[in-house]
Amino acid sequence: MENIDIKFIAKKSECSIATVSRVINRSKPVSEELQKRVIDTIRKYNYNPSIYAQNLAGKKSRLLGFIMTNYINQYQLLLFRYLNEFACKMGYGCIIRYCNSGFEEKLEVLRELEIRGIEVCFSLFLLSQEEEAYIKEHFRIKVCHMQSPEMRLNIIEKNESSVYEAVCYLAQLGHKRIGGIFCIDEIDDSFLMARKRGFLKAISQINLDQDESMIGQLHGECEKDSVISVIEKIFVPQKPPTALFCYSDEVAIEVMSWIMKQGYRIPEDISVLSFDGIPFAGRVTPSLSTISQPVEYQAKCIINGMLYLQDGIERPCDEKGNEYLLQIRDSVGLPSH
Amino acid sequence: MENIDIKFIAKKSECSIATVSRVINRSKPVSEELQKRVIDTIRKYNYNPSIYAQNLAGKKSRLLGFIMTNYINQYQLLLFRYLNEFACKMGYGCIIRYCNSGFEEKLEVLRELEIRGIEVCFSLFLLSQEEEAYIKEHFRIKVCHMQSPEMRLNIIEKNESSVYEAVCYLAQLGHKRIGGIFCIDEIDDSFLMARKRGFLKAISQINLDQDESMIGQLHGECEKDSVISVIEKIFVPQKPPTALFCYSDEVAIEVMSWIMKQGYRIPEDISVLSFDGIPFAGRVTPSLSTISQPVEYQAKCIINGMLYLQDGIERPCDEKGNEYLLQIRDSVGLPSH
DNA sequence: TTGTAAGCGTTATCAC
DNA sequence: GTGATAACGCTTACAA
Repeated sequence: MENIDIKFIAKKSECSIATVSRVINRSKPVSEELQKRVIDTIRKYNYNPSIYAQNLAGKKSRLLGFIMTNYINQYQLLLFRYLNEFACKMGYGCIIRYCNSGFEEKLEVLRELEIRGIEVCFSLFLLSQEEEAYIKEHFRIKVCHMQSPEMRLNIIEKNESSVYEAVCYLAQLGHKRIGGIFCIDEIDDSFLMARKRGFLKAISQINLDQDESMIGQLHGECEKDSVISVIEKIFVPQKPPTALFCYSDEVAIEVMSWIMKQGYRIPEDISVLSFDGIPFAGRVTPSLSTISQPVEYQAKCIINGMLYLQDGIERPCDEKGNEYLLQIRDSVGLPSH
Repeated sequence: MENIDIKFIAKKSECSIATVSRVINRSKPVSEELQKRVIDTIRKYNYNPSIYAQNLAGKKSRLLGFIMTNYINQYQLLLFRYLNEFACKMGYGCIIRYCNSGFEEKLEVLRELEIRGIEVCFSLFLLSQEEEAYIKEHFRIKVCHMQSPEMRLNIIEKNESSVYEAVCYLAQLGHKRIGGIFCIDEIDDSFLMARKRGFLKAISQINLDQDESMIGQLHGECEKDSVISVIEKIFVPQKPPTALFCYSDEVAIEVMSWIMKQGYRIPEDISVLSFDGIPFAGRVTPSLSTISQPVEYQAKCIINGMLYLQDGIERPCDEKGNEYLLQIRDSVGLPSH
């Protein structure tokens, strides 16, 4: 069987390959009649231009890169699922690489993506200004992340305010001793920091117990052991908190497990509230209250942002979708005293 | 700055581009001295051959396709993570599409993958013989799945025997009334069926209560509502089972939630055992006992199988890694009566 | 062992 | 509006 390429289509349509190319790309006007003829043959023979040839001839790659953290996190997995979905919708394919937090390793991954002909890549790791500058200097590939301005996610502000409001909500229920578990990364102003800021702001504003020992800090990886050692410090038997905010659902589930093993009841003895809104949060016992992120919306913004980096065309998202919802479930109740 | 392509490297190495190509691909012997010279210049200028040009010139695509089910399932997510990792290691990129179970939709996805120049694709959906035949007839792209012989996963047999053994274990603990929740797909002999077969075999062999009403069946999607309606039928208050096997961790977690809401205690009133070994199983309360699948091993086999389909080279996996481990945790205990 | 040159399937720049 | 044709960066006969 003959190969169905642009030459074949041209022959069948009785025109030149240049014309076929023009029809495909709408790059130059073609008479209506001829255009119809070409489209019909393309349909008839189910022709698809070779993306490799297109690329060689100077077109962009239609491939987006993604750097995911090696630590398997529900929220990320979900986010990527949507990212992939939107990318497909826009006619793009996604190439993922998993990677540890070291900068060297990220550079290695970037190099691999660049080899694949990828022009724009999204990193789930935030990047410091120096890192971004280094990449800009040494790579052709453009890198962006959650906090890149092109994404228009307002993520820092949204994180801070939603946590602030959630803690206020707990206070309204009557909680006075509210603990918090946070995660710190090396970036100066990250959305993870913002969660803590929102928490602290609420604590200090509403005149709650400001007990330093009720605030725990994780660093990067959230191994079971480190989670437990943090939570142990918060739960001093003399005066445990009556409510606990946790920066992520995943960690919160771990924490709830520990709390219940110690014999405390949730929410009778202690309420737990966390952040992310992963599907599992609603399935564990007791079901976990959480601030759910607009994952789908975020994915859309990210893809639009990446495409902007790719072709310079702005595709604004409706800001209305960017809502962080406080979902109160069984893990939150009134304080018992 | 000059473009660093094969011509550039050839010039700097003082040889022809053919030689450079031969060094890159080890396709024909090149004298040691010249080879070294070429490799050095490649290193020096950090040259990477354009995969697009390579492809156009007849090489395979170095891209693998993956069809994932639209239903977000932990095990799948984990599996894909490893698939991606191994694919990368072998120098391949992965393109994923999510898809519903309809055949038409799968065909659509296959077409998209084919357009991207992908030659081999793995489907998380099983395919009936007719479907496979249809695809073979109408597509260039090769499709495989969990039960394809190239994968050498023995998955049906392994599923059956591991469930059989797990149920035997429950019986040894003294459980006489063991319920089961299964999932049925349209494929005649699927590994999901095998789980049920293993269960039934154990039940009938060890002379346990053979109460039909203690066996529930899900169909395809595992929405919360359908899970609950199945579990409700199993738990008739008169004589509930003392142990329950569930075909997947994800559903088991949902089921445990329901059971505890009804006021039963796990494992005192009822033991729960399931299948998959997702990370969350160990994190919920009570921690879920499960038959953990060798995900990493499976991913390796799958990639090797796909590469075999791609280039005909066999890359056998050590069969030893193919172990299904019964992990007993807090959700399983002795029957109380 | 090495070099020359003909493809691979497009796009884009010219002419007409 | 349309058709030649060079160019994209590589692989691979074929020739030397």
